[in-house]
Amino acid sequence: MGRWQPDSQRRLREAAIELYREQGFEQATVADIASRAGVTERTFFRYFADKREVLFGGSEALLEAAVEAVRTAPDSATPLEAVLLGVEAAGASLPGAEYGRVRQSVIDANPSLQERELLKMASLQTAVAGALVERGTDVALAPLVASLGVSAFSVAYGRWIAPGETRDYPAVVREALAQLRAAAAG
Amino acid sequence: MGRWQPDSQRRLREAAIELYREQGFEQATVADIASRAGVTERTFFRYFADKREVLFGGSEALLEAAVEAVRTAPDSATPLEAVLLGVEAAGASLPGAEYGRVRQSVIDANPSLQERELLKMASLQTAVAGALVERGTDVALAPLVASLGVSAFSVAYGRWIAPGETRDYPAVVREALAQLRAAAAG
DNA sequence: GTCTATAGGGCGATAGAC
DNA sequence: GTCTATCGCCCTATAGAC
Repeated sequence: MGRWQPDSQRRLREAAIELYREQGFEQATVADIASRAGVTERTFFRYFADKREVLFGGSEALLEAAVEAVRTAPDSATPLEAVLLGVEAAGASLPGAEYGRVRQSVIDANPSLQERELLKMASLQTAVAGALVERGTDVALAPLVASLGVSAFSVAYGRWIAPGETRDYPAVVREALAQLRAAAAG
Repeated sequence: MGRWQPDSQRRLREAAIELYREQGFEQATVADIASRAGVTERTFFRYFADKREVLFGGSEALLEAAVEAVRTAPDSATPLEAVLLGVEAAGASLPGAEYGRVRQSVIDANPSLQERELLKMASLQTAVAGALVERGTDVALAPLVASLGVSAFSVAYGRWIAPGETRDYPAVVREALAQLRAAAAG
């Protein structure tokens, strides 16, 4: 631990989302963020690879949770059932819906943040597909099943943080996957 | 249009992909590209919003082709059938598989290019969903059907440019969508 | 066409904690 | 003494402003 105030990383995260919301993502400079958090720009870049990444902390844990759930799904589960377990588990490492709304409003206002979010989703998809292959799913089939799971996850997340939604996340994601299956059926 | 302007654009595109391949995306500077194309940096940014965009020329036309095909699908077509027509039509504005392989190897080597590609896919998905809504598809269902179409498109594109693939693009995309439907069914 | 702010990286110095 | 977080000041390239 450092010699100045600990939790530099947390303070940087909080300062960043505040400034992105107040001024917009492009207007807020890294110098602003670092200054509000009481560190230098150089420290910002020690913790975050770039200005966008500061909004995506915890995505690695979410991915790991999903992969672990797919990997440990019962042998009797079909690939799609295993993926559903994965995206349900991912939901458990989501921050609260209230924070999610603020964060999402920032992301929705900026294409470069949308790009980063899409990359995270693509990483999740690749990881889930890999976990499916580990448990014996055909290598050509796995990416397709994973894409269904990630589509369901994205749709469900959007609905879950929508104002007025009262159900818990697993209920919303199960509904989304069921609708996706119905859509695929015709 | 003056005749040297589109020519500059083409030369910039060619210079960029060559340099990205030879040196890697990050190592190749805009100055290098402009110099090889015989123009100034300023001219590069006149034609392309940023360094990434130079690899995604034609994506707007592809999106328009897909939207138009969905929009003009027979009334008798189900939403999924309309989307299949859309992604088949999108295939017609794809450059050749040989160029696609080179381009994709550059993109696959750089996460920031993957981000841009994912954003283009997300734009396609949004546009296709909008076209579905226009022809009467339920607004909650449309994004789900569109996501199936775009997943099929992505998978199909990857297979179509793979070495050894001899089928034409529409055949590959129909196969991908059929497999996606089978995966969704369980 | 020129000018400039900002992102983001390299590297050594420094100030604590142990 | 070692270890490590942070600083400070170097730099270049992007991208937008003028």
